[in-house]
This record gives sequence, C-alpha cells and structure tokens, in this order.
Amino acid sequence: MGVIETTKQRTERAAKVTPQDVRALLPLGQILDGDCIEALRSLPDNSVDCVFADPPYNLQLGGDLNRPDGSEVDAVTDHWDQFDSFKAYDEFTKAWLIEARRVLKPDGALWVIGSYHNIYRVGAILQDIGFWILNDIVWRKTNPMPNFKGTRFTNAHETLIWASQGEKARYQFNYRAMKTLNDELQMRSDWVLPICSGNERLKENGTKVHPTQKPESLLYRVLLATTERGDVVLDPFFGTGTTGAVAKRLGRDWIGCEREDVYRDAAYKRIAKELPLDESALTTMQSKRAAPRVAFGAVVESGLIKPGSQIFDKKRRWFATVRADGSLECETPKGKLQGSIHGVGKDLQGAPSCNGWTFWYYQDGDEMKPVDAARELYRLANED
Amino acid sequence: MGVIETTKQRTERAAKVTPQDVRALLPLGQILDGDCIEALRSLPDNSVDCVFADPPYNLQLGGDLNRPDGSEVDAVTDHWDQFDSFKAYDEFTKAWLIEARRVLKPDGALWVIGSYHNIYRVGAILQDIGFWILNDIVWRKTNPMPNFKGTRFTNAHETLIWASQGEKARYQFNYRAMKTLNDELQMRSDWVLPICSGNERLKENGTKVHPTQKPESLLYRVLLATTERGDVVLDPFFGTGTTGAVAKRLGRDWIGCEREDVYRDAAYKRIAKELPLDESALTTMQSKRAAPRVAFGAVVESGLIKPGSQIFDKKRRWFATVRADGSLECETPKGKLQGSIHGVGKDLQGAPSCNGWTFWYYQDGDEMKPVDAARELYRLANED
DNA sequence: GCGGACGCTGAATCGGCTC
DNA sequence: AGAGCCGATTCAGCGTCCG
Repeated sequence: MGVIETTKQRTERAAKVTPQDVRALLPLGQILDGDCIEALRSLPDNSVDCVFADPPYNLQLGGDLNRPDGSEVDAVTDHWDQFDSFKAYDEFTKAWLIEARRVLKPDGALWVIGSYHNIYRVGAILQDIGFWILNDIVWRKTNPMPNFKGTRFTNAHETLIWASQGEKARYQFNYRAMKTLNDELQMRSDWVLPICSGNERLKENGTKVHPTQKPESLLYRVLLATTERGDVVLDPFFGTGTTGAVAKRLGRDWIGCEREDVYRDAAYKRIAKELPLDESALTTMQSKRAAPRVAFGAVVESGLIKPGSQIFDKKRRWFATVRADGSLECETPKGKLQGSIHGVGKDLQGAPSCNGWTFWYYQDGDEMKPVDAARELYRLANED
Repeated sequence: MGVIETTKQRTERAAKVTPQDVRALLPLGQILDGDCIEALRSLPDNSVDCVFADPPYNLQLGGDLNRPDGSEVDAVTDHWDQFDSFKAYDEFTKAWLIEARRVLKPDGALWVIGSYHNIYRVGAILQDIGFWILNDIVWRKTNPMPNFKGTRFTNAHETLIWASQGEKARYQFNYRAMKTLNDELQMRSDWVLPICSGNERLKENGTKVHPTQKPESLLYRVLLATTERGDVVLDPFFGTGTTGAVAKRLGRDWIGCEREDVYRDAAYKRIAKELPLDESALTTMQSKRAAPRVAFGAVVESGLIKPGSQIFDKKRRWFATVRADGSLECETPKGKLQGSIHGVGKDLQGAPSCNGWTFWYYQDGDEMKPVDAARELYRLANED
C-alpha cells in the first residue's frame, strides 16, 4: 500500500536534513489553531520524538469531523447509521495517524489513549498503516464513575497503545527509571492512577473547562518512560494542555494542536504557571546499558583483579586463570578453553550466552565478589 | 453490507422455530471435530445463549528467548497460531465471527479474549459486522511472565470483549450476583486473577498439554455474570475444555469446536471428572432485598472455599451450604435461611448481629478453620 | 514434620554495535 | 547486509529436596 514506508526509507529521507535544521523549523511551545489534520500538515517530516494523542471517543461526531478529502461528514441525523459512523470515524482516524507518522522521527513513538468505543478502530488502523505495537497499557482508575443503572460492569479503565514506527524501528524506553518508580519491580502494563480531580482539575466559574481532562500522573509516566530531556512531544488533541504542562515540568519541548479557543487559552495560562524541575530532579536512574563501557582488560590493567589470579563461578565448579590482556584460560576435561570472560563462561555452561561480569567471582580477602564489583570500583576511580 | 442483519430481522427469523425445537438439534456436551468455521456451520441459527472464544493470537514471534539465567522460554510456536499476514488473520476472524453471530440467539452475548497482538483486529471486525460492545474487561494477571530483556513494560494483562448482538439487543447480566461476588461493590471492568498453574494446569508426562490454558476462575466469572442455569455456551476454540468444565460445574450446557485430537481427548477426560454443583450452591442472589451485606464471594471464586461445600459454626451445631456467588443456604427446623455469612449467622443465633468471618468454619483437610483464615489466604494471594 | 533453599515456568511480537 | 562479539536482563507461584 502506498501509505506504508519502510523504516529504512524513512531513515534515508530523514538523513537529508540535519536534526538542528528540522528543530529550528518547529513551533515549539505553541498550540496550532484549527483543524488537527491541517495543523499536522504544516509540520516537517521526521521532526518530533513522541506523539501523544487523546482523540475524540464519541462515534456520533457531529460537525467535528471532516473526511481526508475535506468534505464534511453529516452524522447528525435521527437515524444515523452505526456503520456509516464507524466508516467516518475510521477515515478521520487514518488521516491524523498518517500525518502523525510522517511528522514522527523514525525512532520516535506514538501513544494513543481511548476507551472501548474507539480504541479497537484506532488500534487496527495504526497497525494497518505500519505502526508496531510495543505494549498496550491499561489505566486502571481508582475512582471511576459507577454504573448507575446496574446494567454492565463498572467501566473502570481506559486503554493506551504505545507503538513504534515499525517492527524493526528503534524506540526509547527508560527501563531503569520505570523500575525505580515502581519500587524496584519491573513496571507492568497496568497502571493504577486516580482520575483528574481536585485542584488539578481546571475550572471556570465552578464548572470544568474540559470534559475529559487527563491526570498529570498519567502523562508523567508516559513521558518519563519513553522520552528524554530535550525531546519534542507533539499532542494533536491538546485540549487544556496536560501534555504541555507535564512536558515543560520534565524538561521536554512540546507542540499542540487545538481548534477550540477556550481550551487553547486555558492551556497557555496553565503552562505559563508550570515550572521546569531543576537539573538534579530530572536526573533519573540509568540502566547499565547507558553506563560507560569498561573492558575487563582495563580492570585487570588497573590491578583490581590481578593477572595470573584465579576467578571462579559462584559455586566454585569452574576456575579460570586471568591473563595479562584480560582474556581467560581454563582447563577442562575436554581441553583448554580460552577467550573473553563472556565467551568462556558461555562455553563452560553450554549456554546460548553469558554475562561474564556476573558469572565470575574473584577473591578479595575473605570475601568472594562478582567481577562486576571490581568494574564498579574501576568506574568510581576513573570518573570524569 | 450483506453480512449484516438487523436485530429485528433476526428476531423474526428466530420466531419461526420454537426454542425446544432448536435445542433438540444441538450437540450438547460434544466437541465438534475439525475446522472451527466448518463446525460452526453445522449448528442451527439462533440457538445458543453465549459464545466464549479464545481464538489464536497471531503472536508473530521472532527468534528464541532466554531468561537471564540462560534457560529457554517455551514460547507459543504451534502451527495453529501462524498466519501469513494481518489480511489472512482478519479474514479468518471475520469468518468465525459471522458464524458465531448466526448461531447466537438474538439476546445472546459474545465473549472474546485476546492480547494486543490480535484484540484490535477482533474488536474492530466484530463492530463492523454489527456486534455491540457492552464492556471491555481487563484480566490483570497477578503473576505474569516478566519482560526478561528489559525492553518494554511487563505484559501483565489480557483483554476480553463482551458484546451483544446489536445496540438495541437485550442481553443477560447478573448484576446482583456480581455485586455479591465483589464484596458488595459493583464489579469493575478490571479483574485480578492468577494465571492457570499448579494442579489446575493439565499436564501429560510433566509437560503442559495446551500452551495457553485459561484459569477456571476467569470462566467462572464470565459464566456467572452473563448466563443463567440451563443456558447453552458455545466455545469455538475449545482447547482443553476450560469453558466446558466450568459450564458443567455451574449447571450450564456446552458445545465445543476443536480440531486437535490431543486437546479434545484431554478435554473429554477433564470434563468427565467435573461434578455439577448442586441446586442450593447454584442459587445466586437475585434481588436486592435478599442481598447479603458482605463479601465472601471472592474467596469462593478463588476456590479457597468451594461452592457447594458446607461450612459450620465452631461447635458444629449449624451447617450451611456455600453457593456460587458467595451467599449461604441453611436448613433449619423453622425453614430455609439464605443470605450472607453474616446474616445467616445472625439469624441462626437469634443475635442482633454476627461477624460471619469468625462465626463460620470450613474443613481444610483434617483441620477446621474459620472462614476468616481463607480470607487471609485470599488477601495474601491477591495483595496489591 | 517443618522451614528454607533451590529449581522450574508462564500467550513474549524481548539488542546493539562493529567489521 | 550478515556475521560476530559484547554483555544486559526476571516475578510470582508452586513443587521438591534437604537439614
């Protein structure tokens, strides 16, 4: 299909323009007025890191809806047809998703939130046009509205879809920050968060400004998990600007689209009051992947683990001699093994792979310690 | 679209045959062999009350996955989960959904379970052909498989869609039984249940018979919520027969479709061992007036205290039968008492009030334990 | 017999860089 | 572009075995 572009093609096209060039063209910190699809069309290709979208849920869309060709959908009839309505909603959804995909960088990610009324339409279409679902997330509301008539289950959750540009596309996931946030357990796909109420809920003369204002805690988790400081977040259905407020607080840049004056005004006021967190607050836990790489040889060279000494696995089943260049030598019944701490560990266990840093131990006085402890010491001693 | 029939048309067509006529034509308690769509075609129109479907998820897994300790994950690589494309999967999905819709009575309901790999396809298609979504339900797993590589959120839930035949169609919802089961709070759209493991998991020579066996507690809640005694439940992807086993226990009739001999054999054996709960256990709370004040249902659902079993006071002066929704029934010289554990305890003693949790005991092996002990166990197993 | 250590496993779209 | 290498990464539940 013509709308689908491979990750490779996108990467090549993106490479023609430098990131600095593109960033300079972006209306950072602005809310684009007018129709969302038209507004998206004004933005350059491959230019934002994250799209967060909270599209309309209602399938009886009234005058809010234009087909991709610009014609207006007449959905307001007494006998409006369910199937016509799905068709119109699908066209609208496909149009904004295609624009979002164009604007998003090849290694950017899309978030969409919805309920059972629309999320199956949205999910199927985003898969159709080439997005690759990474997770779906359930926002479990601590305080949902009850089902007053007792006719169904209390609708106590909404669904978010997180998707990359394609199956092979890269994406940002701050694993360590999420694990830290969740009490040292992996963050799960179900998030328990209260709905937006109290002081956080924007009100004008006692009535809520926007009917579906999302809680900041939800955006906080989304942005902390899948963006970095300085990233650009685009929200095509900006409303009263929850995305912008949280982005500003977390040191991310933002762009919004919103056609209603009332919402835009409220959002600008709200975001102006928001203060970015300072440097130290924004520093999050980094995974080992992001730590500077240290060769085992450097640890040996530094003397933390001595050449000629023996290292061994936790149960002392295997012993190996450390050589001057950081390679290992190990006598086995089947012959002599030699190689890296990883390779020898792998071969000894007959495993598909091995992290030598945690597999091997060395003797330090009375204690045995994983060689990873020596790497830690090395990093501390050689910090910039 | 040709495949769509209005609720009115369906009702008129159904009226030509009496319910007794249709029921006599049904292969109750049988697992139909062969292709699911062909098998469904052999069933008459408008004849079953509920369809529960656990279709292939179309996982599209890449290479092997190893745990951090090097062991290999036993993934779902069965041939029945392989499809060439979204298009092929969609065609398959539409075909079985259309047949399910034809077989289902006009006031029947459909349940489908899936993950993010397939549920958006399924949800959009069932809307397209005229089903009307009543709720989506999130099964939050207490013990999901972790994300070993630290690349995404732990995939800790699956999604169920519950749909009627159309926007105006009637459907069965046992509101009172659900509220009783949930400690006198409305049952929510997120259900916290463990995955199928331990003795419940069917094994042959130490290996699991089916890679994706669902927990009985999940089917228990589905059938208790949306079917009545004597209803016919059809499962087009029967597997090892969880739907049939729970249907039999709850006094519902069932029909299955399954093309794998191994699964059919295991299912027949399993269901043969299952005993239906007796009359009193199956009588659930119907009206508000008879409503028990307390929540004992979740303990019953979890299997810690079995529906149909007897509980008794410390001195074994009184005995009561536990019903499927957590209410009690007790024969006395003065007549039959029914209600919550608290209400029945109170009436038996002629006391102004009674804490049923400490009044009632259940037999656990050789020991008798207060039902509060089972509540403790339940809390421990379901801590948030 | 009991408590703790250890082992196994579950619907999973589960790397990234260099050469 | 594919192969090779480096090395990061897991939670709850249940069963078994050992002291």
